[in-house]
Amino acid sequence: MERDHPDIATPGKMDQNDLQGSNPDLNKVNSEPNALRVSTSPDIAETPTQKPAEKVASLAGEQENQIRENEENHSENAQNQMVLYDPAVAAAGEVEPLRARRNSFQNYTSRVLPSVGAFTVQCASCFKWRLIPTKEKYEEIREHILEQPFYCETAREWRPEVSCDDPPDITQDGSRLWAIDRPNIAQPPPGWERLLRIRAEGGTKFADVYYVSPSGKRLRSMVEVLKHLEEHPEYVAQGVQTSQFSFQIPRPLQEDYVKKRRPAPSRDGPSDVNPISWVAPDGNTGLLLGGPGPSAPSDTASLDVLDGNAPKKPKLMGDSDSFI
DNA sequence: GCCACCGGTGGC
DNA sequence: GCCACCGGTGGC
Repeated sequence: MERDHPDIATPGKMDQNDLQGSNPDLNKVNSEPNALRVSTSPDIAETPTQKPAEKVASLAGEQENQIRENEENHSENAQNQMVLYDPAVAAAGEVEPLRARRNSFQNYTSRVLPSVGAFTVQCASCFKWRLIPTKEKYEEIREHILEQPFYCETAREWRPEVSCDDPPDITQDGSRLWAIDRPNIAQPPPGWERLLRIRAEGGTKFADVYYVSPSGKRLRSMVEVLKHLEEHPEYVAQGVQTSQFSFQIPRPLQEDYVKKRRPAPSRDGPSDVNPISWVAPDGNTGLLLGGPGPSAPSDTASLDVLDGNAPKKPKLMGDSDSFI
């Protein structure tokens, strides 16, 4: 079972560190039209992060600009975005040894992958993030996000009094891994479940989408869906169509969450990368761990990404379901 | 033996 | 560069 069914989200604690200060993506967040965001946070951390007022301010400024732009563009460019985040599961505290760099043999100890912990959508008007109580509701909103932008008022369905005057339910503060989800993905057929599995950091791919049929069959590509439908005409008879499936995965806001593919070897030049450079073991150079500090330039607010330790091992709850 | 997860690549 | 697809396999 894996179901990831979020109940309400409870944001975990936050960690802190933004990756580097600048997170170019932050801006994108507000500026990408209709992007949906997802975030997960693997780690644990505990220190609350408080962000410097500066950052906050800048963020606000950006939002204002965005709003302005948005108004200018009218709704043409609705900007609602959705996010999923994983409250960290934090439970335990320990972090584990991470996966070592790829070449080392080391046993990888348990790796728990991050999973989506909750879902949020950005109000098209005030740009505050509102948590969506269930995955199903999130999928419903996402399906029509372009034509039906999300507003704080929309959340009154489950939060009767909420409005743009209320503080955001969650902010991008570096404590979680955020990713941009795709808009307008069809809801899965009744009885089917669409699963998003976030991969460990440093791999070649950010996530995988799987569909689980009513009978429990896990399908990982459109080719498999087609084949499965051919083998089970009853689904087709029930109205299941291929247009109800989408294997599009969200994009992590943290660049670098996914390892880039190595450039082709150019043979001519000395391309060099230093042959000997050292890399800190796991990259953990000091970056992470965070501390409190913010150091970063303020401009971009930090959005963040996951925390620093994350790279290593994300801890999560059991895999499956943990949405919290 | 199964399967969740990962790597890798062909095709765009 | 991105992404759909799928082979391989570690870990159970």
